[in-house]
Amino acid sequence: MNDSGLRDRKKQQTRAALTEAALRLVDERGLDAVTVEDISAAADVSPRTFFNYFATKDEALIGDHTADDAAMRARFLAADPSLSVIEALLLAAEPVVAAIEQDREIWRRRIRVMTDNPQLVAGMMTRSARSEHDLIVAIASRVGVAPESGWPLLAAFVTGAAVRSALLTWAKTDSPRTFADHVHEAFGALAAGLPDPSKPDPSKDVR
Amino acid sequence: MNDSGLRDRKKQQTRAALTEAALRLVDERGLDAVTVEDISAAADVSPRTFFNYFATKDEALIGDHTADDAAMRARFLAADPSLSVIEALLLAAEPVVAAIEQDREIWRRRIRVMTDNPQLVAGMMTRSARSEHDLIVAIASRVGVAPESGWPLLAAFVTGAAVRSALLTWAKTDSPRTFADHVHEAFGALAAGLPDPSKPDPSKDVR
DNA sequence: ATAAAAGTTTGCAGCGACTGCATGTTGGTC
DNA sequence: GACCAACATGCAGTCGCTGCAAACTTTTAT
Repeated sequence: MNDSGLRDRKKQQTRAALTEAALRLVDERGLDAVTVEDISAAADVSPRTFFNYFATKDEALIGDHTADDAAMRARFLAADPSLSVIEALLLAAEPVVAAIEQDREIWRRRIRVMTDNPQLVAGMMTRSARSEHDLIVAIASRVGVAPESGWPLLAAFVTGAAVRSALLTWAKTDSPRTFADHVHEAFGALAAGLPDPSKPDPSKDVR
Repeated sequence: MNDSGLRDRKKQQTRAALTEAALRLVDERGLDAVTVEDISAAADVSPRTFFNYFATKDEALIGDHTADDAAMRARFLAADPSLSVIEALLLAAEPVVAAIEQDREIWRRRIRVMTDNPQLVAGMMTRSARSEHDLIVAIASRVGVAPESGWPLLAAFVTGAAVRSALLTWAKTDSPRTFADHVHEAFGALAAGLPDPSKPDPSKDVR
């Protein structure tokens, strides 16, 4: 897929230029005040070309994470059977978390843009709807219940919510705490049954 | 607001006719194969009028639940301080759950439409983004932590995920179990730390 | 080196969602 | 019955997005 010929390098550059222009312009002016034409002009391609790279305007801002989803599901399925489902999901998510951690500044901007324009959050979830279904099937088979029984759906939704919550909190803070740290804290709180934080409990980590 | 004069009754009728037509047509043909013009024609109003009632095509399918959100937040704030946050959230959600339970057939169709067209699920969450923020502030003040600390966000996301999960599971099953039952089960699993369901544990209810 | 093949960019025409504005209708009020 | 406010409608226009075909560029085969 990445044969790094001239042709392929140009495509990567164009894609990156479009994403960068889209994020910058929307961050500056707001989603509605930026047209696809604006973004294309800033990246020096025709508006029609924009849609050769992204199916929607939103996609240029959000990115495509289906590959991450598939890899995560594979790791989940390969996880040690002695782990609980939550532990296995946390383990499976770790490389994705690490990858995001590397791009902190991009993600900070992306998340600023997303919180300013909530429909983007929604768009991101829509795009991962198919992968989510596959994950639910995987969870169901791991614990040996029917996919429609409700439990796999609950587990997928809830852990997804925990990751999103950690992502938002991490992206907005100025503290040097890592994203992985936030994710572990969230999963720890989940595994502990989401106790009220009134009395701080040092043993909050799932591992 | 509901003065039930002739004028107001007509408005309610038009709104109901548009919603019904939208759900039915989209259920039959799929979201992309139904235009606003189709829906308007089926409800016997002009396309322009459609947009006097709904800001987007999606909204006609999803409905407006901001009033529910506000009422739920009010009940949460009024809940007995001895309850944990999850218990208080469950309590606050109960009337909404009961209301949905009354409209089972509409909700089954709505959810069928939503699962066939995932962008609608996303749209529903987008529309409640503002209320969600208010809820986070309420949660933060109840447990006495800063709204940005992460915990209130986690609690709001996770309980939202539990409700959505229960809603989907209930809408798709043919068993006579009530929606409230599904919600209680989901909250019970949450409070128990989402244990693997391998070994059934009879004490799963939060109450 | 050159021509054919394959992949990419672009313009164009067109649909459908959605909005602002101006105008016509209808229900409520005195 | 006359007046006002609310509501419905038509119209013109913007923008997101798509299919199609022509022009162009890189790769491949000769």
